[in-house]
Amino acid sequence: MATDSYAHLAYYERLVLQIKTQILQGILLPGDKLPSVREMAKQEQLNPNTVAKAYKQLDQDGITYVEPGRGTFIAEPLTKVSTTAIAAFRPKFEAIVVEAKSLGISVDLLRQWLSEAEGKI
Amino acid sequence: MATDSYAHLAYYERLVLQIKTQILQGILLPGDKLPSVREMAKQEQLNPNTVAKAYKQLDQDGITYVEPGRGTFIAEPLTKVSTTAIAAFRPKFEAIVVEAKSLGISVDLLRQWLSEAEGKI
DNA sequence: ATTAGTGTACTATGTATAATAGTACACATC
DNA sequence: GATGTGTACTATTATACATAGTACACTAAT
Repeated sequence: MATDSYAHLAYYERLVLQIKTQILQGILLPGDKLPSVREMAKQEQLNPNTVAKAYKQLDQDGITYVEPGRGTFIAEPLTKVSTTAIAAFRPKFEAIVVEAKSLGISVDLLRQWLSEAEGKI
Repeated sequence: MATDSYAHLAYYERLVLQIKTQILQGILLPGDKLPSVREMAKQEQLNPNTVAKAYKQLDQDGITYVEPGRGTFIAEPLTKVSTTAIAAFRPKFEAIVVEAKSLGISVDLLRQWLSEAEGKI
């Protein structure tokens, strides 16, 4: 796996995050083919079932699409945002902010991180 | 438990977050005594062991302190921020940003949420 | 001294999830 | 037909969560 900064995540979640990041960074483009489940398993030193779980979630999230017998490909970016997805996501974000503040991290520093992240993705 | 917006968290983690939030909001002040493990368990409809786990984490995080035989009390706010804590926290924050962008949520909206959260805590 | 109320530690059980291993199948391509 | 796809199973191991119950050292009040 790429980094060990995400030890708090399960293997399949790290892989999902890694692929989502590469899409946002333009490394992976719509139509690009992902390595097969078995190939990715070799690359990332994971069990094929673990990779399959990651691919399944990417497919369910609309990040990728599957052409049966051919492989998994990067989908076009989402155009309209799901309001229910936003509503479900916001509490997660607010919880992170509370965690940060409890650690003594200022909101201004979070704003700075946000801008820096914006440059990367 | 207060809200069900945090279904993604374990019971003990929700309780930790709830107490941290109340501290940030000034509802709980340094020196205030938390309900006993058994009392809190009744209030929140939890097993005393689950509450004890939450109290243990709060103590380890320096959020509270224990006076043996007397109870658990809110500690003074952290003055100096642990650099290691920041280093460990940042990947979490960046992962959340990636998740948001993948859902189609703009960084500007995250900035807005940040400012709104700043008003609450 | 006794009693009651603290946090804490321990064992145990049931449930759920994560990650592994192995097998099998329908599909598309060559 | 052979190969490479994703997918669906079963099974095992390990870990985490939440529960239940018991016990102990400590403090405070009676």
